[in-house]
Amino acid sequence: MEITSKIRIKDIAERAGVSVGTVDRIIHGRGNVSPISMERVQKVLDEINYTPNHYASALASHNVHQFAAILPMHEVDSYWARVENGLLDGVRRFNDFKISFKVFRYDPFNTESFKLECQSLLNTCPDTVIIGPIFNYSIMANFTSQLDEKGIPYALLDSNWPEFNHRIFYGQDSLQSGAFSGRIMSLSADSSTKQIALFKVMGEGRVASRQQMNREVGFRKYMEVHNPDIEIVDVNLYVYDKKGMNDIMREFFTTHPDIRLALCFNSSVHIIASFLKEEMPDHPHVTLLGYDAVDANVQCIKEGSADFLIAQHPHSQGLDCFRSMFNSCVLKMHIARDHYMAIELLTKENIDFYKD
Amino acid sequence: MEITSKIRIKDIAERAGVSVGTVDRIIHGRGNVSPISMERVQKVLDEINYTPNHYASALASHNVHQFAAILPMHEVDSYWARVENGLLDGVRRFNDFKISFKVFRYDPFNTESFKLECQSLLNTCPDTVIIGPIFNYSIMANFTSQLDEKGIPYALLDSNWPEFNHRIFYGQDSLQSGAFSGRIMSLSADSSTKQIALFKVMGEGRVASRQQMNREVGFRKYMEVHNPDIEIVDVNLYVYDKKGMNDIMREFFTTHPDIRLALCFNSSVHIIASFLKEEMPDHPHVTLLGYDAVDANVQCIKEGSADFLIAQHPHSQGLDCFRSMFNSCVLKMHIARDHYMAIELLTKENIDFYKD
DNA sequence: GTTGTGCAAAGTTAAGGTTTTTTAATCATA
DNA sequence: TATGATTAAAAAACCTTAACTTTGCACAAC
Repeated sequence: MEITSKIRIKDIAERAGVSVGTVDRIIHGRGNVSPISMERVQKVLDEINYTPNHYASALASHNVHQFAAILPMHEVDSYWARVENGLLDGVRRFNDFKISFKVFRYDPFNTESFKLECQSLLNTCPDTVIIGPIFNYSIMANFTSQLDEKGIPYALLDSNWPEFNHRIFYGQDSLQSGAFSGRIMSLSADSSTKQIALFKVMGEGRVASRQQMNREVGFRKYMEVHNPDIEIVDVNLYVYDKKGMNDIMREFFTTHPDIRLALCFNSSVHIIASFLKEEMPDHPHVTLLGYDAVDANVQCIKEGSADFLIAQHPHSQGLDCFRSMFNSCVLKMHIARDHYMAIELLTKENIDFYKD
Repeated sequence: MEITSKIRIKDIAERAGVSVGTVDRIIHGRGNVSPISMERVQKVLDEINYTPNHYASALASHNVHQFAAILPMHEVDSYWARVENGLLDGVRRFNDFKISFKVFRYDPFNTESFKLECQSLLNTCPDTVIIGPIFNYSIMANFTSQLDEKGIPYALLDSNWPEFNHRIFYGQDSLQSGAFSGRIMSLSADSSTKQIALFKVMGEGRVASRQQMNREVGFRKYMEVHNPDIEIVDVNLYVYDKKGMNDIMREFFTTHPDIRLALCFNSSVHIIASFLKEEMPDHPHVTLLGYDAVDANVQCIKEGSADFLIAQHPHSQGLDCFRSMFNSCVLKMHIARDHYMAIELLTKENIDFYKD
């Protein structure tokens, strides 16, 4: 592929017999152009295939492009912490351009907090917004319609709401991801399998996210179709009471001695793995599947106390999302809208090659 | 993260009391600088944290940057065809910069052809080279040492040769990938499983690539450790004789009626799937695992005639590799060396979200 | 003692492709 | 004749590169 000597604004100006300024005004629809100039330039534009140099354009642009993100508050090493690091890496990567970035954090269990942070965000008049959504349609709709009104493009992370007018979505299909976990559990089952334990790990204000709920729906649907005879046994754990949590697990595994399969739809699988390893070392192996390659979980996979993780690549999600919004909003490139990330199974054999 | 008003060469020049030309000469080690200027500029550089604007730099750079790739010849929709498309997408993406790109193709079964194409490639005096390696150490070593001598940076795709001096590697760990296929096969096995069929699909000059061989090694090692009682039965198929191929399969499945698991380490799994579906429709289901999400294989997964694919993301490999080499060689950014791509399992449940 | 040559060192400036401000020209209105 | 509104050209800016130019100095030749 040889280099195609690119057509510049200057070339268009020469061919149309006007100045570069005029061409620029026409291309950007900035007005103050006579019909004659307009027509002459338009004719040249129709003849040739002009593609702007996005990088030179961004370089020459004088105003700083303000990015803002609103994300749920998060602990170290959590899913959203990794997303945020990905976003920050994106900011660093495009540091050569005039951009700024500010993160707003809301309490995911407090809709007022979300509204408040949205207001603060809007007050800074950002050019581009990245949203880690709250699980409440009308509040989200209210926020996105405000953005639409002001003409501020925004990206959705993690949860897709097809009815919104977002520029970009990055995330995983959680229904399908749940079905996939069903497949893996089914593979791990044998003819003697009667029950699968489904742990719901809650606490410190944790409620199931939209993602977690959808994973469960996808999982149950898969099991209904492919393994209708296997019973799914729910177990509720409350993390804020560690002793009570262990008691619940001990009682459960004692009263259900035949359980050999268990899963949970958030990143807490390491809690179950650690309990079995430390508190019931003589219990036969329970095949464990969980979500999110946080350090504690990765450790469990490596040592064999848990068997499967389904990974989400939160860091890539953040980085790629930022890159896409940068390409779309700053470089004004054309970017695809929906980006469903791979549903990736991690085991002892491939976890060393999981790089996020 | 607020925008940090960036330090420019001009600022350094002012603070050091020299001209921008001198600063540029020092930064790029172009010589013709007095010790006094050198010291003064160095002092400023030590004080402040200068990071060049890579994009402005590339924009101002006068010469076109020549990329060249040498790849095995390939058919439509094959692994290498997808890699090449990824590379071409990379070229298109950075079209705003002055780059050229030329692909050289060699016959992977003819070392002379490789040498010849290497010579042609070197004659074009490229600035950056991307290599789809031939499976022959000394010939590769000869080529890479020539590149080293000329100071031409190069990337390796697919196969890593740690002893070379490449700037970038993109590929999959094939030993580990083979072990992963062992894990999946083991999961699919049950207590009655005595044998697994390992199909080697050859023909039209096909010999096992380095990747395929390593997958088999990783697989056998895994099985030896975890399922030593399961026998691995080799079956050789020669693709250039379609009738003969079907005969071999029919004979094999007839003489081995208990086989319920089969795999193959290249992209030909669809051949086995189609045979079973069309020629032996009454045969009990054989769980099939193969490699590479080429269209024919994806089709088999969707219709259920094959069960597992291990994906390699060849398009991403090409695109990411090009991007990395661009960032490293044109923008002069610092880029990590080895990039092991995820070992990804595709099934009916998640294949819709496999985007490469 | 002047002029000339050679060379290292450093400054100046024109790109590179675009944006945007400033300036200038044209025309119409009062 | 000035004032104002359009329109368009010119120029500066973004940051870096690299070719080009100038300066200054040492040394030699006349």
